[in-house]
Amino acid sequence: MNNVLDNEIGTRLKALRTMYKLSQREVAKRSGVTNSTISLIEQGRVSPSVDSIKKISNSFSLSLVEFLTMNVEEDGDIFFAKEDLLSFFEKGAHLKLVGANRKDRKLRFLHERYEQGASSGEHMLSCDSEEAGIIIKGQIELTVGQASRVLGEGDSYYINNNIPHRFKNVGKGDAIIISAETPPSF
Amino acid sequence: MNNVLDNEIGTRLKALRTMYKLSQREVAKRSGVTNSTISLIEQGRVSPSVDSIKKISNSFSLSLVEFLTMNVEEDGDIFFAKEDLLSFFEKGAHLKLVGANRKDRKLRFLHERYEQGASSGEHMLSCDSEEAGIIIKGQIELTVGQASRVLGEGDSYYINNNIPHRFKNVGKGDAIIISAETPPSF
DNA sequence: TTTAATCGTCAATTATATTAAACATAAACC
DNA sequence: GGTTTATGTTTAATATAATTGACGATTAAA
Repeated sequence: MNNVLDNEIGTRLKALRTMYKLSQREVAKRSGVTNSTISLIEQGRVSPSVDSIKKISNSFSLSLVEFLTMNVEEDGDIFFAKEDLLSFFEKGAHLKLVGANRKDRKLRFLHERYEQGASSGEHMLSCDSEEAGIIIKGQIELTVGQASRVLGEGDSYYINNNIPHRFKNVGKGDAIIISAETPPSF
Repeated sequence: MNNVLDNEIGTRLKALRTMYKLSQREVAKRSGVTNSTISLIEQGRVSPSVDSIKKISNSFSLSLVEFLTMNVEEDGDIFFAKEDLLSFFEKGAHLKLVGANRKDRKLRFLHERYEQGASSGEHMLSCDSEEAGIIIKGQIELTVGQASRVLGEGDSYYINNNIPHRFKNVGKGDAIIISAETPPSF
């Protein structure tokens, strides 16, 4: 039996499991051990056999070593319901950020909705990140440096963010864009 | 119980143990499990608990992950009796190489004995390795490029091997140096 | 050749991990 | 309220790992 203190494995397992929002029984079913085993391991009340952690690791598509070494810190949620996205609003632009509670993100992923006639402020970013996006609905005029173009549904863009640029909804009704930027500017 | 095939852990343990030329009982004593356990694990007839492999790993000053990931291929011996070192001889210089049967070495570690008046050939190495050494006995004149100096017992050196250099025994009787070079030039 | 020491293995016992089934709690639904 | 469903936990039974003690084989010393 393990010392309940310094319960490396149980802690890792619980973190990994909750990260995936799985119940003990679900992990048990997938890995081929019982829910009791999962419970006892997480509580640090047993020192599992190599067989058991292997099975459990593999059920997460991880090797044993990967299971033992992977970064298991709280990384924010994985799935987000539409209404749960963190929202901003400024001057007719509604922005929703995917994975808001994730720290050390490598990606800023946005759902952007522009009211009719609305436009983003002129973005002039010092860091040179890269950003891509696609228009889901409406007509967006994207101005990058001196270049300008109106993009419709299905059109997309890929720009370096060190060039000043702005978005403007030039169509009727709302316009919607999905965009990503790395590294994130916020 | 493990499948006797793909017995990762038992294989690793046996390789590691024999690499250190330890008996099962010796490993048992150091790690705090019994020799029977060692035997059964090596044979792949049990799937050890995490506690057990941890204890065993630690007895080799390895973490569990290190134990699971370390390169365990036959790497040559670890300990060498004085008379077992591979010896070279050229022009009054007796060289003994530590770990001669190790492959993919990162280090060339030498015991060098120079007869009175003997000197190494002028070393001019194309690759830029680094070499350090210490004089154990006698008087060695070390010439590096234009610089030259006589080193006595306890003196040492650290040079870049892309500069031509030579050793000469300028004292009475033998002179002994212990030196190391990385990456090894032979 | 003995004797003793050391090696890896094995059988029987003990300790422990794992299971199966119940338990307690909380949320959703009628 | 009662019922259902899902959660994590616990308990008693079972399976398995670990220990104890002995065995034959090997080696070295006497």
